[in-house]
Amino acid sequence: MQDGTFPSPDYPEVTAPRRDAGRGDAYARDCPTRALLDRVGDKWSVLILLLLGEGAMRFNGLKRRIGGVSQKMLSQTLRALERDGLLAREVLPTTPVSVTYRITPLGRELLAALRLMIDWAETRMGAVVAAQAAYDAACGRAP
Amino acid sequence: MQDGTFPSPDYPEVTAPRRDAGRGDAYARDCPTRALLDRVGDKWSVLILLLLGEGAMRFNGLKRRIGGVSQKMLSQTLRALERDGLLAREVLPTTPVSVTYRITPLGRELLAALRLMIDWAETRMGAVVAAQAAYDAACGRAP
DNA sequence: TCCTTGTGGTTTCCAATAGTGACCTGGTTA
DNA sequence: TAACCAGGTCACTATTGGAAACCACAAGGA
Repeated sequence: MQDGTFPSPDYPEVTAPRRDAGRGDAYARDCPTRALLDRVGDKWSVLILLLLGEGAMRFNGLKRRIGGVSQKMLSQTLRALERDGLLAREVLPTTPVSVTYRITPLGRELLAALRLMIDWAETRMGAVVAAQAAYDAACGRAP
Repeated sequence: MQDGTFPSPDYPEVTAPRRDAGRGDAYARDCPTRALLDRVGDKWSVLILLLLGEGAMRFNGLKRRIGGVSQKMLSQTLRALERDGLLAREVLPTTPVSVTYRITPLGRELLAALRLMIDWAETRMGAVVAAQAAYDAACGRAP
């Protein structure tokens, strides 16, 4: 990595093991928020969690419901979410084989925490789009 | 939308323009949650919003506080957030030039919505890491 | 006058990864 | 024979992100 490329080291660099500040709004690499966003900030994870929040589903059912996901990304994301303990994979030894995915209590917790963000997105993304348009009109192209 | 299981494959494809189901948990490409995650799900946006939630800061101040961010990513992310109307850039014609970044009311709204997710991450990422370890121990390598 | 430091970035180059489509297995049902 | 299920593999492209160079300006020192 980059070792000591900071000219003024008299600052409390947040890369240090840990600051003592209470529950510490950690802005550094060891921040759990960073870890969560690395897992969940991809294109499909939240969508899958949201869908499984409604009820258990099978692989091709998910594939049909989610527009534009490839098999590779779906199976990859499902495996990652299963590894994280956010959803459970149940293999039923039926006729060929039935695989059911259902959300776990931990996943449901996360989904509840995400719901506020999702609600904000659904009500306020219009304001964001308006801000983008205003920005583009002001300094984006017009003088 | 609480019909539980989906046995029949004759389900409405969500890639279609729009479903009429109320506020519609949209799983498709036009979902505002997708748009929000595309903006905010990157490595630095949430961290910057979180930091600016404490108070206005300057470019190099942010750079020092956030461990491991490059100038390119910082300026790029700041510009994107400014374009989204989530933070404001103020240029003060002082000695060389002072640029201050501060969060906007819209950004503060989003930050409040994200806080629940951040809190979840800080309290429950341990459970996720434990689940990962259990998964790796079970089927990851051991037979 | 030149040299260095510092601020607030932009740009170029490059490696790593995320993501896609197409095609493959292998079994079952009709 | 064809289609469905549950994926896996390959080849390819697009995006992300880092390092470092560059730019314009100003202050301070020799």
